[in-house]
Amino acid sequence: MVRIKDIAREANVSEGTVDRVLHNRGGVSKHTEQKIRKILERRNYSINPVASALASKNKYEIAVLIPNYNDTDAFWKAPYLGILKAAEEIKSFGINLAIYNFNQFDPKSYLKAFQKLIKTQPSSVVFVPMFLSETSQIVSQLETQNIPYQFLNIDVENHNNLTYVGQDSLMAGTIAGKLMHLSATTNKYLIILSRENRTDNNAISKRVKGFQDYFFKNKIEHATHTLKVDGFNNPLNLTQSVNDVLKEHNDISGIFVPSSRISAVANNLNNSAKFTLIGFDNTPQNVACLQRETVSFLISQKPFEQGYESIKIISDYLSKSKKPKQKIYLPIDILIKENVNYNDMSQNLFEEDVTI
Amino acid sequence: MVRIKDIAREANVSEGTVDRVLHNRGGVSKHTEQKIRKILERRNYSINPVASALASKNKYEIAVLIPNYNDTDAFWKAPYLGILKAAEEIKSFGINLAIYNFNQFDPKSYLKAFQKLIKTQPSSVVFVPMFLSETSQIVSQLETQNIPYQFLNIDVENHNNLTYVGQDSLMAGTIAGKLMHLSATTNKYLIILSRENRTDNNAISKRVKGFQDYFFKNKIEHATHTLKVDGFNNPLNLTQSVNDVLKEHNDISGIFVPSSRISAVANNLNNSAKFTLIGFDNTPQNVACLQRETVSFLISQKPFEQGYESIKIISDYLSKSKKPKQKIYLPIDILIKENVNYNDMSQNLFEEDVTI
DNA sequence: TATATTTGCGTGTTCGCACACGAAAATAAA
DNA sequence: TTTATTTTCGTGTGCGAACACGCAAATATA
Repeated sequence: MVRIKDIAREANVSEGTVDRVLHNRGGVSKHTEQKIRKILERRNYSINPVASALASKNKYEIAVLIPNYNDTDAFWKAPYLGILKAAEEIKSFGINLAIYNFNQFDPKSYLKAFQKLIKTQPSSVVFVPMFLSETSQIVSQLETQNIPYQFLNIDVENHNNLTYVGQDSLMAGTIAGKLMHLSATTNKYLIILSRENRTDNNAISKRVKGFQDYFFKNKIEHATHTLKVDGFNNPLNLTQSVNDVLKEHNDISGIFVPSSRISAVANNLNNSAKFTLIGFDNTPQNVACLQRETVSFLISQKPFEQGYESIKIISDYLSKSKKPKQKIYLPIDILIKENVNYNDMSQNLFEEDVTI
Repeated sequence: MVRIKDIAREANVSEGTVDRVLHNRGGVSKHTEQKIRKILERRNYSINPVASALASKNKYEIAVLIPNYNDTDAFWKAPYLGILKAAEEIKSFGINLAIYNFNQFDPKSYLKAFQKLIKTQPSSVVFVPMFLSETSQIVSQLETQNIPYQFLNIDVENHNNLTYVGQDSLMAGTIAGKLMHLSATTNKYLIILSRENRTDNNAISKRVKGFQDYFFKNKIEHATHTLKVDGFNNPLNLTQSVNDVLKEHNDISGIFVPSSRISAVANNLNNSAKFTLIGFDNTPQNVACLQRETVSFLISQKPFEQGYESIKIISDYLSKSKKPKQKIYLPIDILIKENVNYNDMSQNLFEEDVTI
């Protein structure tokens, strides 16, 4: 590998001069700069990132704002783990990471966590823009302070975010529609929403729109009934309302839950074998349903990779000035009983830390 | 971050002594070793990989043996790109990589490329064990020379390979069966094999077995007709034999091609709309068929990631002594028209190298 | 022409770790 | 007790790049 020293020798200048050219520090005559640039090109020099990282005095702080998770609603654990993995990898490159949590149902906690975050004056912020108006507030604070920011998992249009890392929710919904059409025995479907996240989390509404789109665009007759429940954490309530609807509309053969909580429906259905259930995300509960075949398909959005990639991207942006694409759409995974066990790459590839 | 220097100071020893403990170099009294180990533990020390890589004199050579690719049979391009990406990442960690190619239909070229490879005495070999008996020869050479080796994409049992990185072909076939059953209108299917890769590449036969398994295990009646063609590169021949069979067995509604060449079938079918076609791998040609809906499903095996992960794994093994799992099964992707464009992460996440 | 200022560039130190060399201390052999 | 040997450990150098310091040459000002 070519080193600065080699370039310097060939150009008959000192290492310092080459360094000045490499970093556009100025203070080099046009003549020598040209000479050095030519040699850099010809020898195909690139900075050794390892040595560069060690020597660099630049330190960056990335702040992450993400909903917390618990046992009943485990979705946010996977992105969290991906973030941690990336943090580990970039730590020795002088990039540190701080994670701030909020309650995904409480806009106040979202703002509060952000206020705590912004006090640390991070170099960049990666966050899940869960609530619309609060997000506007946050964004304007970030922009006045000139802090680059990135949206994770949820996309909000008309902001100057560096990137969005997540799924194309519209298309994910369309795929749910296609699978439903393929699998269900009638063309009458039930869509179950929670009042809680209906207004703000527009990934959910995009999924529903995509679902309907599939039928419209392919000119397939269908009918949907939409049920709004008070939340998925009250089994009695849920059981009652869902089964009531199903009794009333007894030609419904498919149930679509455009959030990550389909397991709550599957586990409280009177006669689940009669229905095709399609939902989102490979949470442990959902995967269990897939395996016992009460759910037919899960659409998954590579949550682990979302976390991991978002951090790697912002890290490359900060330390190597690599400009990412504006939208980074991750794969739309179709999960069934047979492939779900192979899908999660967040598990270690290595044996328990054995030193050989 | 805690440094060796910090540990040394706390233990009242020199940095050299801490270093000896960290690398089990010996020459440290039991007493001081214990003392140092305790402090390392308590301070949660871990080696700074960046500084370590820079200082280390250890250089490793990884040799890769992989089929070449061309425009009509592009499957091996994706693993190749994954390998290149990984090579780039580990280069500055003192790990170099050499790629050797062979013709996937010519065992002689396989052996010949290996003989050239082994002369360079690499630290480790990653290869695609395409032919059975030749693979045995290769393996015994590697084992007598004590060179750790890894299988990529194709798994061969009863060898002491460090890992296999690829797909669970049996399960992938089962999934093809399930999708076929879901999608095709009758339970009569055609399976098309090529004589060329029939004997040696056992991924293909495992896929076929998995396909049949789905119906047996779920007690679903079905019948398959198997057609062996002379290769997929002769369109006239292929068209003739396939359409002949379909005319003769006019209740066939699904065609399963357990190799990466389903596009050759799809593009030469008289009445493709009548059939559900299921094949493997997201080659450009196959993806085109998916998009024009002549193929219904592709099972994909994350070829890019196979290449990438295999190199990262062997790199961690060599430079950090991390022992990988014996089988690393990558996700079994179900691709349809709607999600195929989102599936390939080998494309850059960044804009054309813009320096901002 | 003499002095001040700017431009262009070389030198030296530092980052955290790996590893070689050799000195002091401990132990064994004489 | 003296000498030889082994054990234990400290010191110093280098990996490649980043960056501060400051000297010399070139140019500007008096």
